[in-house]
Amino acid sequence: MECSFINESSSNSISPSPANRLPEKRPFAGALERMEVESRKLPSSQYKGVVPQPNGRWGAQIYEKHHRVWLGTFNEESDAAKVYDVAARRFRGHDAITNFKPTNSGNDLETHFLNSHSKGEIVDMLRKHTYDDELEQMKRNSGGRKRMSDGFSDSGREKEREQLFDKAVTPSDVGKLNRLVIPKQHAERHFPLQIGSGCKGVLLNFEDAGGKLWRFRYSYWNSSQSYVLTRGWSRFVKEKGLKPGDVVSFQMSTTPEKQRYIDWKPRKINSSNNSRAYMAEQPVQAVRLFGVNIFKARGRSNA
DNA sequence: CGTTGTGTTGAT
DNA sequence: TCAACACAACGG
Repeated sequence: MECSFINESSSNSISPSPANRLPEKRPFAGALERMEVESRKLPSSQYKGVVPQPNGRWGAQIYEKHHRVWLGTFNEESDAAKVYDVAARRFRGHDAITNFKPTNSGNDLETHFLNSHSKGEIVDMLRKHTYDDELEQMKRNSGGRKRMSDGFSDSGREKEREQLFDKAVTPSDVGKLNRLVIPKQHAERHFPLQIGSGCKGVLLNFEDAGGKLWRFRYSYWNSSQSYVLTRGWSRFVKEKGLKPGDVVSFQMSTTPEKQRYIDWKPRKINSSNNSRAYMAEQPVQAVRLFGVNIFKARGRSNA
């Protein structure tokens, strides 16, 4: 069958989405058309940085440089607006234009909290709706200790390994389904698969940090339109004791053999593994005082 | 499957 | 920079 790897093909064109608008307006019968369009139109928000969602909920977003940073979805329009405000202060300073409070003095605890975390960490909290909790917790420990980058983005040695991508595993990824969804973007870039014609997938070998070899079935599920690792995955989950939020990391050797590697890291405390531009930057200085890295200890059965 | 949040365009 | 719009990709 044709279910073999595409040999590191070069042209992985991103989705060709023309995104065309309505056809064209005929001279007359335009009234009905306009009514239809009007009826399916989403209500715009009165708040800055807040956009409606098709299901009646509200999204929050902020722009930096030329890129949108998504801040999550919320049931209440005002909640989304508050979240935007937090992001605005972190991204643009305490004088940023916001939806609600004009801004505080600038020396309060929340400002300190904001400046003690990277943009990526703040965005993560906002998206997960944990910002208020984290802020309160920080206030309780008035010491303001923080778990910083905790060496997550792999300060590291890629002697002959090239980092391909990370994924924070979902509950489903570590559940009973025996499958790991590979985000399509990464799957098609790094693990191209010959699709169509009833492809049952291929076997992929990975070497873990301990040198142990793992073999997973890799295929495309038409039902969910997802690339997945299936057979063999559950054993990896079990042996490593993977929990939701833990991050699996994929590498590949730069040598011609193209050996693949798989590794994992514990769930990140604050920030995500996302590595966008706004993620890269570190919190503003000032809290050099708390240079304490805290690693969460969690019972883990490992071999 | 229902929902997210990304791709994209066009305004300001 | 910003929101409107459409919908592919995602999680469960």
